[in-house]
Amino acid sequence: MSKQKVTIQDIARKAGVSHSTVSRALRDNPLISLKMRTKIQQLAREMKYTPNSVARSLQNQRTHTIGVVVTSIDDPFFAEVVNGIEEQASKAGLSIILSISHRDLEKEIAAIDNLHQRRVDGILVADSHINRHQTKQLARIDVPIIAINSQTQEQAEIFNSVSIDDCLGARLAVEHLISLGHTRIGYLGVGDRSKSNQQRLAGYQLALSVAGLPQNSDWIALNNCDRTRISDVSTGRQLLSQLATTGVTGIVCYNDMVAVGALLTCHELGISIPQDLSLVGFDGIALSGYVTPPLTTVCQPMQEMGRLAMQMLLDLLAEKPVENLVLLPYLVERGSSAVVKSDRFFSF
Amino acid sequence: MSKQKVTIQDIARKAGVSHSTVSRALRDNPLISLKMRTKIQQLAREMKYTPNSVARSLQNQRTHTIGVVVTSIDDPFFAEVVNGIEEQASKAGLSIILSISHRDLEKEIAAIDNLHQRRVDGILVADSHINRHQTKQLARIDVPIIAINSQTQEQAEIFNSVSIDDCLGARLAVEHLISLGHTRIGYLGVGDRSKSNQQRLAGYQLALSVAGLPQNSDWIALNNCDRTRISDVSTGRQLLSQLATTGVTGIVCYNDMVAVGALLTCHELGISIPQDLSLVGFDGIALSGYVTPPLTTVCQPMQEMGRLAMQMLLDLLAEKPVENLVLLPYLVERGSSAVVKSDRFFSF
DNA sequence: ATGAAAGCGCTAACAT
DNA sequence: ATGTTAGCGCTTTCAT
Repeated sequence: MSKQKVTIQDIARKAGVSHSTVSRALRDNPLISLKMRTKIQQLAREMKYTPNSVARSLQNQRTHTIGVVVTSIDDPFFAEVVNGIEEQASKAGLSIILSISHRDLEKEIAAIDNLHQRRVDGILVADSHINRHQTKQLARIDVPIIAINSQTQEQAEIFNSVSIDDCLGARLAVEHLISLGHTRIGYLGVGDRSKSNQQRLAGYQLALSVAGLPQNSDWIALNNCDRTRISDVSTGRQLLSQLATTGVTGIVCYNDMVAVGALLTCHELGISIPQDLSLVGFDGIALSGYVTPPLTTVCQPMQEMGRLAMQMLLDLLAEKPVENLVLLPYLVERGSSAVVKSDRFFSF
Repeated sequence: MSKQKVTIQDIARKAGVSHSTVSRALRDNPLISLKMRTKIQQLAREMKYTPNSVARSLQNQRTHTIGVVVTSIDDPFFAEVVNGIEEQASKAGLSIILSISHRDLEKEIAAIDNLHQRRVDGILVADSHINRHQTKQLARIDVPIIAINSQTQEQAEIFNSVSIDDCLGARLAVEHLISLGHTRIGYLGVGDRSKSNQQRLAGYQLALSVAGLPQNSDWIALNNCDRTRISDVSTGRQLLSQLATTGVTGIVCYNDMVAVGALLTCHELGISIPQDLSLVGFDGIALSGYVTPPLTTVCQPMQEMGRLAMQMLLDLLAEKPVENLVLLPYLVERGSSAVVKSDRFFSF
């Protein structure tokens, strides 16, 4: 009922002073006598004054707000990243505007534009699909933008970035399987994750080359179409059957979701993991530890990536120099991978 | 470099008109001649003008922003809810400020206060722990607040709400087990989820009473302390062992995370699910379908709850009348529950 | 130590 | 059809 409308003007009137005195008093400006300050602060409380940060932002040219754009929030990976971002942001007194792009370049750009209009102090974009073509369009944005795991090869040079070494990650996965004696190793990827999939695929191939192991295009399965990462599980399900008949004894999966899908199909097909087939995931989401058997996987420090990206943004805002970051993934060995057994496929 | 500073004033000067003409032209006000309008819009594009929505908000007294407070974002349940909220919000052209309370009442209140200062148009709070004591404090907030699954018994009457019928959900779970022949049924809950846990516990007890089945305080295990929902899995792990020795043949779990924890411990203890023990979860998060065996669980329409809450907020903003919603959960039968076997525990 | 006045970028009522 | 003028609520010179 009581339309909250109390402004510093109202307080000023009541206190018999000018609104600028109130403004100062409320922010404890020592120019105002202590007596006056406490009186006004008291009054403000009584009148249930709530500062209007919109007005404050307009004046100060700072919103204390940052924009975060992710492709989807009901994906544990991004949830963790956002978690890390929020942790650092709230410490610094910044609020977060969350936008979801659904892996759609247009929506991503629209979201960034919206954030720009809202005059956020900075922007964090995960899995960005922005490339050179849009660079110009975005060049006019004068707030810092940081890309987390950018999915474009031609990284827009206007961005700073935090990313994972995907190639290394895939190598770790392959080398792990090799160390277990596997020689016929497959890769199960997703087509729409431009850069990270390519890099992981490259890492997979590199590791095989280095080890002098055979490669076979039949051992690589990729889906091409859809955009929803949640469907990664079904992607894994579908693609596994293709690989299952090729005689591979170990499979590196694009990520944990895909690996889980593969795992589920194996259960259905009666393929025992890890006895018949070793599976390695990527990301290290919580889920990877809950399936049976728990997934051996290449972990990304998800929260840490969020924290670091946010910290980089804070540094940028403080006009400190920053350096782009490439983080290192690490392998966690669990139950889905094991020493290759005397090979049923070698017998023919 | 080019400090983005273009304002309607700048455009006005260049176009040789007044800034109000520009303001009108940019919003396609028919009062301005078509010729002038297109000329100005053209100019605006050339000058790379971006409207300042902070200024606009101050003038219009509307930020087109809503606040969303959740206890944690790396919890699939809230991720889904937020997903639903975002879907509706973005359709309506509203942006979302996301705050995380970490299940801490003080942080929750601080978050709401912050949102209030930012003059969001409305607030959505999930798992709110606010009670009568804070009601007064919040009464001065003149924007609509909607609680999703409020965790307080004395629902602050200043809120509207969307919630699930927890009691019914638990009854569905118990009745399912009863229909499978179970007579010794336990409950595995969490102490810090005030209302929902109590209601589910009540539903559990009610169902048993109605069926005339025995109840036993040893068949109920609750943790008391911690706040992090992520630890629900470890809660489930710990508590299961307590129940495992009591001779229950079926267990209703507070939620899927707890159920997964229980499941994992069963694996370790050599208790076969569902042969030795039936397990029923609650929530219906994606994970529940990925474990082995997949969980029978009571589903909440998570996204839908987000969508409906957001829609309710939109209605409120449009000054339409709204009614609080109590949604109905539904059972999904999967592999973790089965007909009770001729009971190993009856033999003594 | 306090007040007056200008202005942040925009919209809108009131001229003309 | 366009310009003038007043704010929205606040911060900040510049006076006093």
